[in-house]
Amino acid sequence: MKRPTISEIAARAGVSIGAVSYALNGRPGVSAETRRRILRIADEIGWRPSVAARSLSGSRAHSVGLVIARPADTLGAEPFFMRFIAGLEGQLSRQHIGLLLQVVDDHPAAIEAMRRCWAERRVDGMILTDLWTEDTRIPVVEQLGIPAVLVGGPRAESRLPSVWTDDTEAVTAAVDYLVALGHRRIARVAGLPALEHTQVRISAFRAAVHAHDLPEPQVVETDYTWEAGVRATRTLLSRRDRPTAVMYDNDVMAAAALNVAQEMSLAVPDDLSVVAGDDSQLCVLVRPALTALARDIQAYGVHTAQVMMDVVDGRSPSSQPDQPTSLVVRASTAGPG
Amino acid sequence: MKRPTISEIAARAGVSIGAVSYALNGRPGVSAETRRRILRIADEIGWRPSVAARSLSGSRAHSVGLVIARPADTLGAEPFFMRFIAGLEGQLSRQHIGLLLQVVDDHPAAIEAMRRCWAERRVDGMILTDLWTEDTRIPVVEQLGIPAVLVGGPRAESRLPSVWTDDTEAVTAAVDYLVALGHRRIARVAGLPALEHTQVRISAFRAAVHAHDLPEPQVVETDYTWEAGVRATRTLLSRRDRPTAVMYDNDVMAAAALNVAQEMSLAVPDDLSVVAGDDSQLCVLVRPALTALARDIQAYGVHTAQVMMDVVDGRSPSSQPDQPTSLVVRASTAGPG
DNA sequence: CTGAAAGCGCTTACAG
DNA sequence: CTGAAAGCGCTTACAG
Repeated sequence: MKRPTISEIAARAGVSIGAVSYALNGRPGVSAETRRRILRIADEIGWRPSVAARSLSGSRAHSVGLVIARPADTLGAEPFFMRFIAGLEGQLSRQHIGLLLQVVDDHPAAIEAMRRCWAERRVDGMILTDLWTEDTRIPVVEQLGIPAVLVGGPRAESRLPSVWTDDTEAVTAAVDYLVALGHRRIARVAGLPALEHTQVRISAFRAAVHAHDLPEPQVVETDYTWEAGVRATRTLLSRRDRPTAVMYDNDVMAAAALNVAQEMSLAVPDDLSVVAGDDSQLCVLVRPALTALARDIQAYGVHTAQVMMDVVDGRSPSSQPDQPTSLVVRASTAGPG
Repeated sequence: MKRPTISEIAARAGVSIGAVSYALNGRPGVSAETRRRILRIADEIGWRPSVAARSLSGSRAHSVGLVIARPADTLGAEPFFMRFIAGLEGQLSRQHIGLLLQVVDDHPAAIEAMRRCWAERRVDGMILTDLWTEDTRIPVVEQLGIPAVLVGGPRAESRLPSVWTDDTEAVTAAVDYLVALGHRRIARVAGLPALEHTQVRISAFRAAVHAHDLPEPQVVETDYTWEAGVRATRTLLSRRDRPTAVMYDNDVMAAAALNVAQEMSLAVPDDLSVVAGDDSQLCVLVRPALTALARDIQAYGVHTAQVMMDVVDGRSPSSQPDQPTSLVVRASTAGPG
């Protein structure tokens, strides 16, 4: 199947290829009549400009990159990425920007992937997710001059624009809600300590607890897995002054908590209130259904795409918060027995 | 940040750009000494060939496309895609092939996306997933001459190579297992009727049941959602001759069945055995843990990437089965009370 | 308003 | 073994 080129249109329309280019790009220099004719022919033969040719002359790749740095086996359990990608890609494709996706194991591999991708001119910019408190990718991106958007942040050490969720507000609201129910011993099962948002949420959690004049709370750091959730919950619930409410940094660990509570003959929510850090199908599918912090992840992807396009187009967008997170109250929370 | 080009290498090495190209591509025409020098310089300045330039002269895009046609909100719940993509992309990147990902709502949109992508020469081939019994994408891909791999299949009406899972074998093994436990009334809660594999699995299920001289089984078609699982299970369990075992086409519906059984005061597995059609974290996280059909989805992605590369390189691979599915027995199945 | 031409960064026959 | 040149399909100043 021969894919048509601009010369074929030029030949059919009886004009130069320059004229065709002007017509197709909506630039002045062709009469309205000629332009119409050219557009009609292009449409008829199903012509689309070769991105390679456009990239070469226009020095724009018309694609952006997303390098996900996670062990592949943990990716499936995490509904975040597919939703985020759905929003991101949907918005990018509206501007005819492609999304080049890469999946690697860790940050060194991510750096290598970005470096290569950029050197090959495959992308006009990169999107960085899962930011670490100390993130080796950021200085590399800055040094290479790669236009980029940080998903999470903003960060003191970098001027890269970011799109972030206000975790402080979300965690504070959740603590306030639990305190209003009457809880005084609230613990937190946090996510990966290396992740920036884990630390932000822990700080917010501690601050919120202190603001209510409650004693220093227990905080356990984990790797988000079911097993970690089980272990952390067992530890917390075995203490003499066991918490009456626990906030988990994701949905899987909160679900694990339900099983542990059952094992230990603690009723949820009467003996133990459980709050999940992500809302997902899992939250409504376990019993009792989990109270959770919910946000529109697809919209987060759309928002990120918009900022990415602003960056690529040189509009130097500022860092901006995404929509606020809301607390969805279900059956796993109540006042302490 | 100026990205270096081949001319810079040529200048530094004091040779023509042609010589540089030959050296870098491992073709004859340069002395070993010169080649080494050129390679060293390229490496030092971090040079990588511009894909745009390579595409334009070599008529290869060095990328393949995956257009996922699903409503975005159902994507997150489905661990399949991220795992499949992780395997697919990992293997492609080993050959320096990019993965262009698109997410659309339905087949007309998928066709439009593929048509555009191909006309713009963004990709050398496309990967088609979630095949329908009547799939409008396939004739379009064939007519446009797009190199493609079908994930699922193979199909009588198309000569496109496919990589598929032997669902017949998997479903038959599961039925045999349930029959061996002593079940005689086995029902099936199937997935989306439009999907080819739904029909393949239903046929295999009926055939396996008949092979054991059991009465015609109940089969309910669904859309894979929790709600559909609840409804189907209620319907099946309300019958006078209710089944003692039900096979579900995914994990979410099987989990839903556990809740319905509890509502109806039926014990799992004593009164009802439940088999999940996909293995996932969810299966081990509900109580009782679900017996499930399991396969290595990441490996499926790797396999698909290999076939895709064979297609792109003109090696005309044949359709080939992926690894067999295995039955992972957990706590949700037992002999009928 | 239109055409001819250079150039983007490569690859690849074709002379030497 | 090496160099000069054409060409891939576009965009974009630059003349007319």
